[in-house]
Amino acid sequence: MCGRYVMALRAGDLIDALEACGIDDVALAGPATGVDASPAGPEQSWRVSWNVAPTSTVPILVERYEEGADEAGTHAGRQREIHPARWGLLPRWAETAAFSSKTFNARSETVVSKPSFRSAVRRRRCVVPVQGYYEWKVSQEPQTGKTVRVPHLVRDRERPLILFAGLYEWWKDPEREAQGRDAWVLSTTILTGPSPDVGEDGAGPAHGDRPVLTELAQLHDRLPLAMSADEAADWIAPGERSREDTEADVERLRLGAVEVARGWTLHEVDRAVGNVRNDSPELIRPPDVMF
DNA sequence: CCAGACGTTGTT
DNA sequence: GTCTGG
DNA sequence: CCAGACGTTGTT
DNA sequence: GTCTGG
Repeated sequence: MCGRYVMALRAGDLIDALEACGIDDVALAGPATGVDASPAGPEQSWRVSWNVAPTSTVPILVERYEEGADEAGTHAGRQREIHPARWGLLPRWAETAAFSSKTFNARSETVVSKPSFRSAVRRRRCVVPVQGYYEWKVSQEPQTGKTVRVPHLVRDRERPLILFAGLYEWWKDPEREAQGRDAWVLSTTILTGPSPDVGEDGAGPAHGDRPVLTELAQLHDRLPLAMSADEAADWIAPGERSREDTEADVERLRLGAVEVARGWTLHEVDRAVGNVRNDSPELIRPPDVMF
């Protein structure tokens, strides 16, 4: 799954990194119109961070068509934009922003039917770009039987970013509305799936898998769903999909995510990452003392 | 019918 | 908004 | 996701 | 044990 990650790039560098990953034509959010990308709150942006936690503001990549553009065939009116969004999806009917602490991940197996996600998954898909994500490996101390959680960083071996499959939603904050402020909040979530099946003891490649899939499976039983640039372009293409098409899209996503994960690498990091108040480049390095 | 939840992960 | 539980 | 709090009254 | 804050 994914409940903590790294996004220490400012807008300009993020756009460059996306381009290096094969995602072109990205702009910062401009004045927006229309149902699916309405009032872009210009006030808030994301904070550079090596320790991004749920409910904080993160950059997401969305795509929409300019008003009046030809939606069939041509890319003329296509707008790919980076918007700041609250991490944790807020359905239209959420009563408070606190709801988002429960929806920072969406299970791909049920996302099409769950009330919180089913609307967004059919027509509000996005990319959540990360430089790497943290996962706490749970194990038992053989002596005491105590449970220990050791944080690891997962990143791509070749590319500067991992492109997570996400959803977004606009939510009108009653509190802000009462204060007469801009009340629209953009929110987002990251899809998850089962970790790759690499066999019982995880010792060897069960069916030709490279070791990293085995490592990932041992790290955790869930995997955040990542995409290649091509898959990402398809995923965020605007327009409403039928429920059946959506099911197929998500299934395809789950299969592709395992292939993308073959390109990852992971290593242990310092326990300091557990406390969200710690935020520095040191967090992504292996621990100082490793024996 | 109304009331209440709407989520994920991990742990037991 | 819409489904589930009672 | 993990870490840390988990409470009230009254005073400054 | 469970919720809140970050």
